[in-house]
Amino acid sequence: MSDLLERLRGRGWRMTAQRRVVAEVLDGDHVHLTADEVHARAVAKLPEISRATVYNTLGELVSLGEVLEVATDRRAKRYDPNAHRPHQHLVCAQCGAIRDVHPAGNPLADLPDSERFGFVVSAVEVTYRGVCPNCAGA
Amino acid sequence: MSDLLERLRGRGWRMTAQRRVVAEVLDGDHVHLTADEVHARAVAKLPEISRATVYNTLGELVSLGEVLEVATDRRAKRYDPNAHRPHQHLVCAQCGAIRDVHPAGNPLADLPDSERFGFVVSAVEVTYRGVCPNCAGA
DNA sequence: TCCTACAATGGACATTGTCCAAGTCAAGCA
DNA sequence: TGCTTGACTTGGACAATGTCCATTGTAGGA
Repeated sequence: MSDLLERLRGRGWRMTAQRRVVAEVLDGDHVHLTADEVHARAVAKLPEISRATVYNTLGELVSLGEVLEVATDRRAKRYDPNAHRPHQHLVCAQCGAIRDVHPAGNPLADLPDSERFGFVVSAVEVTYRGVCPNCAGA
Repeated sequence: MSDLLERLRGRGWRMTAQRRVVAEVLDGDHVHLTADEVHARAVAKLPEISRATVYNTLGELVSLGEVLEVATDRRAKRYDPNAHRPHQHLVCAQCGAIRDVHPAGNPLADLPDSERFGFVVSAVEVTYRGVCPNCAGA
């Protein structure tokens, strides 16, 4: 479970109670939390942790490549600890639920040179939108 | 040029000076403006137009399907008047420039049923990220 | 021309995120 | 173990973007 903490320690990350708590929150199986949700869960474990620290720590985890930022809607960014397997997202238009999905094919290959306008294209994000079974049934 | 205005009128949209100005701003060839940029350009033509009206009008145009909302970065949403031809976006990671692109293939078809988790999937957004020629040359 | 429903206004408020100066502490070292 | 130091945390102010609402204005039909 604490692979994440191990990796961070191995990289010389200075370990503090605050950072440990943030990493633990993300390391659970509750994925795709907003920064505020991360903060709320962190506060439950360490009441005096500040919002600024949560933002800082999330930013560092993103820089280290341990966590992905996901901006599927106009609301808050979400943080996805599943950074080590390429995947895309499937979002419910009604309740906002997010699932990781693994489509076939390579969307990068679908962009011909004639459509690149001289850009060096290095990444692609795909967001599928629809209605989840819960919302469709209601 | 005023196809957009014509269509809106044809749909029974109540035409006001404010709405006309917003539609005209979007109908130009300067695409992918933020709400604030739209407001700034609208103010240039009609100084007393309010921010709330610009937001309202943009929201209505989106609802009518005449304009697309594009959220390519964590900053403001952008509004894309090119709503009538399906396309995706190519974004420069450095300067934020956006180009419309038309990749081959249909990304929706790349998502097998086994990866749909019971969702009714209705749309897909693809954002290519890279570095534009200007930024790469600098 | 007059009415009336719909639209615009503008300012308060909400949400999300960033910044900074001051205080605190983890970790290396003697 | 007990210092030292520089990195980390704090909390609150601030910024950017967007929403809401009561009031005022007006487009378009009768």
